[in-house]
Amino acid sequence: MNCWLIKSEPETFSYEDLERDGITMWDGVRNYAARNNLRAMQVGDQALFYHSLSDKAIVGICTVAKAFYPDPTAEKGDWSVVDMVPLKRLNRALSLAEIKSDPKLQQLPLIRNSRLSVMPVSREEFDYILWLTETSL
DNA sequence: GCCAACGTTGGC
DNA sequence: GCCAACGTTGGC
Repeated sequence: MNCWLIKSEPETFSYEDLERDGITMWDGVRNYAARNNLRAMQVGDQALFYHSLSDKAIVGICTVAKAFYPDPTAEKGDWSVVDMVPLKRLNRALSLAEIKSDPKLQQLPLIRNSRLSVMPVSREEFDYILWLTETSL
């Protein structure tokens, strides 16, 4: 299993929306690096769900339910989507500020390239983030 | 193929 | 609202 981090503006599509819908087609990716990451996802891979802009925090985990297929919302170009289902909400949100201040998380593309919307996360980082959110501040 | 100009994303 | 970072476009 590989681990990922996906970003969404909560005003557009939040983790709560994903829980309500039960499954979602992760569409609209229009960046080649992000698309290639989408295409590398396999069924069962887990992804951290990050709220950008107004929230700026990792709030939950979702699971890849269907591997990549053509993005039906793309009018032109070679774009892909995957299907995601919610797995669980984190005990507490992990804020960007906390991520930035943690020496163990400095390698996250979230910090190094704030504009990438789909990125790989190492197993160590993934497990560490889960452990962090099981503990209180 | 290079690079300047422009557009978009997202943090602050 | 501003600006930095990055990606894309288009002229040469």
